[in-house]
Amino acid sequence: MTEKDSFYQRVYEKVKEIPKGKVTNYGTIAALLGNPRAARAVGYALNSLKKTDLSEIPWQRVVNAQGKISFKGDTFRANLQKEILEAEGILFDHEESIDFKTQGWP
DNA sequence: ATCGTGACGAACG
DNA sequence: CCGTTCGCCACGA
Repeated sequence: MTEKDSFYQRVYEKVKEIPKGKVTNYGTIAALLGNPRAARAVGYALNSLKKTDLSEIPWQRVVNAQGKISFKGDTFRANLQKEILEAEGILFDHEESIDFKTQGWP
């Protein structure tokens, strides 16, 4: 394929497959791509996403293994993500974490 | 090719 | 229980 088969591309496609009302974590995405240890690379891919087509990818449905938002310095985006997830029907518990048992994907 | 970095994860003390 | 450390992978310079 002459197209960019970058790991990023696969991550983006995978994230797009996440249905509305569900969420997943970086480790799961990496595992679906065949690299269960590449969770960091997945996060890196989404980070790079902010400088590409951020609006066409449901990056907000991807959180860490704790079911929470782990941003590093962009609290603005973290807050935005929570708002979007709530708007999509995601429920947060009293700790603002998501229950993967009921809302996790796949 | 080597070094440093990063929206992670799991283990350890 | 919490904070810290190590390991993992991919990308940019």
